[in-house]
Amino acid sequence: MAKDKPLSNDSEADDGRPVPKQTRGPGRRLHGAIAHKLGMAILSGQYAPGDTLSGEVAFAEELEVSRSAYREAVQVLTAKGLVESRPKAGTRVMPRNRWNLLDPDVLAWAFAGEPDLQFVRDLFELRAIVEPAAARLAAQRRDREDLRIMKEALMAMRRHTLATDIGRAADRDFHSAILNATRNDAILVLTASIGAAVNWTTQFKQRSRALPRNPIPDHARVYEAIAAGDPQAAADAMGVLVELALEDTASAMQP
Amino acid sequence: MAKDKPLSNDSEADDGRPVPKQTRGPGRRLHGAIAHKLGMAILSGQYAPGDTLSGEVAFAEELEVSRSAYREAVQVLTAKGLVESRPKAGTRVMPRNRWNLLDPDVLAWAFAGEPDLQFVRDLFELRAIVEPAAARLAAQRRDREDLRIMKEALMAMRRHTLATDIGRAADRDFHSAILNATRNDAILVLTASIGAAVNWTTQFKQRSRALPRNPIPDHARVYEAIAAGDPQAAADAMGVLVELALEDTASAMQP
DNA sequence: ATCCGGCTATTACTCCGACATATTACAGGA
DNA sequence: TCCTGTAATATGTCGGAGTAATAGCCGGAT
Repeated sequence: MAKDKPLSNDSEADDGRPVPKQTRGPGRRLHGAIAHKLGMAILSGQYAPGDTLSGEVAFAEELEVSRSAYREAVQVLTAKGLVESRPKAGTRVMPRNRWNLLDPDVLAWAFAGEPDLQFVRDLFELRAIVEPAAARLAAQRRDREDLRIMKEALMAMRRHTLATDIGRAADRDFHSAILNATRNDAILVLTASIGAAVNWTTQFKQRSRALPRNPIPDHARVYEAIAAGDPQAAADAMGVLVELALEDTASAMQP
Repeated sequence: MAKDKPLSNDSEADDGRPVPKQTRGPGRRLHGAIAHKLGMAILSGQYAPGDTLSGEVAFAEELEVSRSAYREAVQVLTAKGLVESRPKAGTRVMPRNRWNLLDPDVLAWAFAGEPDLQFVRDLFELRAIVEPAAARLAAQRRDREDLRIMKEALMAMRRHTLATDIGRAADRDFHSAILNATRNDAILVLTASIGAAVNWTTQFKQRSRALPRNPIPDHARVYEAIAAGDPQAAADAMGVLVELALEDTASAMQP
């Protein structure tokens, strides 16, 4: 395993003077950075399910961090179902079906490297199931405020394209607003997951296609149906939207 | 806040001799127990979103545990989106829409106390969306092994009733087998969530109804449709199953 | 030869106390 | 009133010491 830049805070220069600080991304704490690093390593397959990580002391030393920081990172991974630690046995990578793949962080780690084609397809299949149903509920339950937020997101998408961060954020806001309008907490949780999927795949599409299809009409149709309070039309429109998005993404991933 | 039994390991008797060990559930580590305790406190509304927990030192002292153990517990809660810690600001409970409500642990904490009626309804609404679609996919993609597992779970449900732990486990296995047969990792993740919902609500129903409806016919219909490879019939049958389960649960929760 | 039960070495788990860092909140000045 | 510098404070990180649990080995019984 290549030992790239150490994550440590208090590493010293050759002359012994303490180096002020190591760059590790703003606002992110050390144990968070370790969790990030380990999470990506696991999601990318660098550690396979069943593998045993080297012991706490060894690993912490290799990363040049304290055992406390390393342990806190492992607790995070444990909480997300990626690993399990037991005395004498060590810390082992859990089987894939125990992973919390819909956790926002895990999702981010999964898309940090080269995204797995099959997993992207799985996510779209889930979207194709959940989002039309959500649109149906939203058409029944939305209030004026929901519609306002959707309209605003839609206009923001028009102004900025999906090539910009702002545009992608608006896209996510639009879908998020729909899920929010379902008034269902269990569905709302999927916002982060679906939003991440939307975001990453959109970004990926953008990378490999010169002239992406204009997404506004599809979104507008969904909005109109929800605003009109027509559940069936909303579900249908959203179904079309996801289907088209899947086609675009699929064609972008195998050039 | 009532200070019940301390979680500490190394508390001493009055004469100073160390007490061998404190009961805190088998196989569960100290920080896990703290996370459990805090998680239930948050999910039960004892701490509201926006509330600030007392400082690490104070809280750790109150629980009679070391700061390390307390911190590791907080990292777990942070990983599940329940809280966020910042220097100087303290550890605050996050708004509800950031909570990972589908996380198995969070779900368990949510159902540890009195389950929130609205949340149960939300979960069933999600089931009503996901499970029929999953049954449809399963009917298309299941192989012989999937069917074998489903059949076995079905027979186990017949032998033991839903009043027994074994029976409930078989129920969960049945639904889990269907999700597994979709060959979709993103859907499979919902196994834990849906399984938990199924389990807790079933248990709850059992508590308050003398003569619950026989669930076998519904499940059998779903199995037959999947075995026959009929997607539409499978989706329909599953839709009926969830609908009936919802009715039973609803009537059980408001006597 | 196989299975069961106790032993031991290894590993994670917990505790402690000190120091570093970040950020809020306040005070002072423009 | 607003901005800027500063100090207080809670989290973050560190290193080390000691405890507890268990996986895997070994010996004995079947």
